[in-house]
Amino acid sequence: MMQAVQFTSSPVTRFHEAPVLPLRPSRCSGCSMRGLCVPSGLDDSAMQRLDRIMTRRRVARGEVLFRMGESFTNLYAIRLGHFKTHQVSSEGMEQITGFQMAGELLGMDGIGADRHNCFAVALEDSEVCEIPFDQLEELFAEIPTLLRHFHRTMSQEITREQSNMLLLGNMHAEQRFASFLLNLSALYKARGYSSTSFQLRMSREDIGNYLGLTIESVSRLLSKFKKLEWINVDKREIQISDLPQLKLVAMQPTTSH
Amino acid sequence: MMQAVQFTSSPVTRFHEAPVLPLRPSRCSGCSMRGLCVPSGLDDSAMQRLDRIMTRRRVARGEVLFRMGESFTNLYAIRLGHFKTHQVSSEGMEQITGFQMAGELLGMDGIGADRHNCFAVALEDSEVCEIPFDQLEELFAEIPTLLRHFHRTMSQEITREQSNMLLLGNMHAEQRFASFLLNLSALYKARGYSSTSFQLRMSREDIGNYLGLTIESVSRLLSKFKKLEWINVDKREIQISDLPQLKLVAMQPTTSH
DNA sequence: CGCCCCTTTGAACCTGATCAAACTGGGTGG
DNA sequence: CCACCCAGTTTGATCAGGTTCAAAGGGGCG
Repeated sequence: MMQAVQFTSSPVTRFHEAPVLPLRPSRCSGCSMRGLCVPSGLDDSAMQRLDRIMTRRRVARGEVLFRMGESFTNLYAIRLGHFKTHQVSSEGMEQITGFQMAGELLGMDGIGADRHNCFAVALEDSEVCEIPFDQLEELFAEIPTLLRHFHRTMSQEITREQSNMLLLGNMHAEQRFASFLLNLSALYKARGYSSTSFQLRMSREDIGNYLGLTIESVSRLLSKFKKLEWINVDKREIQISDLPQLKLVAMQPTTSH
Repeated sequence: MMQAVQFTSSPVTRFHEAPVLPLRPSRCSGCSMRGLCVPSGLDDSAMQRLDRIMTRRRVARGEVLFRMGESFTNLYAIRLGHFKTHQVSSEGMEQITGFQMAGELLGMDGIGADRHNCFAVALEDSEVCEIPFDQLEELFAEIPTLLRHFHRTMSQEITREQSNMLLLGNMHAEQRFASFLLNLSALYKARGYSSTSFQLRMSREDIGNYLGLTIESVSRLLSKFKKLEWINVDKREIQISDLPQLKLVAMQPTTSH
């Protein structure tokens, strides 16, 4: 019931317990998320060169990793923990553009204008590898597979956002929420965690904002899905009890626009 | 009143008038959109190498440039004309993820999975430069500025889509539509066309789908904006008469979720 | 214990969807 | 040349999903 939950609370990684050690260098070779941020077939020498340019860094819950408007210098690979990214429009409208977990790359939106285009905030105590982008570019010339992998990653980011547009533009509240849960489920599964039992790292408000719904709607959906016994929720703890049913709901074609 | 409209109907480019000539090679040097798909400071030799791998290709109105699911081999730079890209979910929900015009790059979504992830359809008779991606990758190694530019382009694509998420997740119909018009306005301005008078290349249905609205809502908004004398519309011809007012409407903070 | 934040639940309201019908302009065939 | 058709669009009337406003219910922490 709790297997996927311990993510941040294993003794080694709790911030107030961890001894303050020099964290540099990062050592991809020892990272469980290697293979996600870095191509899988990377040889030792390449891995070492990569290690050399990265700095490991802790980010406390609620801390801002980078801000919209800030000049862009680094990419960040999440080693541990969860983040959210959000945009703020000139008039203060806010939109969460994504939730990211270990193995994902943050900051790619900043390349286009040498300036970050969103905020990245840690949803829990986390660890990232800070990668100076100019140094990464030099490595690209030396390690073609690394470049390839980077292109794939950026492209996947585009694809992911396009899917979100579909979700926001076409789906009803129920479908959006079911999709959201299924999405999380798949991500945890891909990382070796339970696909049916995990913790929501984000508040109801974050979920609502992300899905284009109010916090009240999210709450009602949680209650409804629970009453129908598709899921079980307690605070941020969630179990999916009827995955096939959720899939049905998510796919349910709208009478549509 | 018609300055921006002639886009496709100059004698040289009308399909049924143009003599069937060998179109290869593309010759970036003679392309007015050079500087958008390609970095501005590119020397002649680099430009030639680029020319050598590209094929110019015509795409008739309504023709599909690539399909979702199709294997990915080429990127496409739009030389002339307009396109739309759309996703179709497994259950047939459709979402237009973008409209693209001359100087923009199509197909970047395909890199991540070696498979196109959306459809690209010409909104009018158009011309593209077909760029085999594997050959482009080889050029990246030789022309670092080209690689840089490519990264910027992908990043901007990410940024654009994040903005669309904000639009779909946070804005009301009026704001969405005003933003849409302002967006087009800026794009035409950046290309040297009138920012206040242009042609909508897409149907009302396309606009509605893109903005997450029904066709009826789009039509009502057009009528409303016209009555308020913010714009003037006739069929697909549109003039913006009160740009500042549109900006106000687009920025109007919602009481918000 | 009591405060505060987050969440849940209820009731009324409103924006935009849905359903329906009329209108437009362009193309076709008689 | 006109009647007709058809797709795209506009406009009107009704409906409903999700928001808004309001209040109550936890749960964690000082």
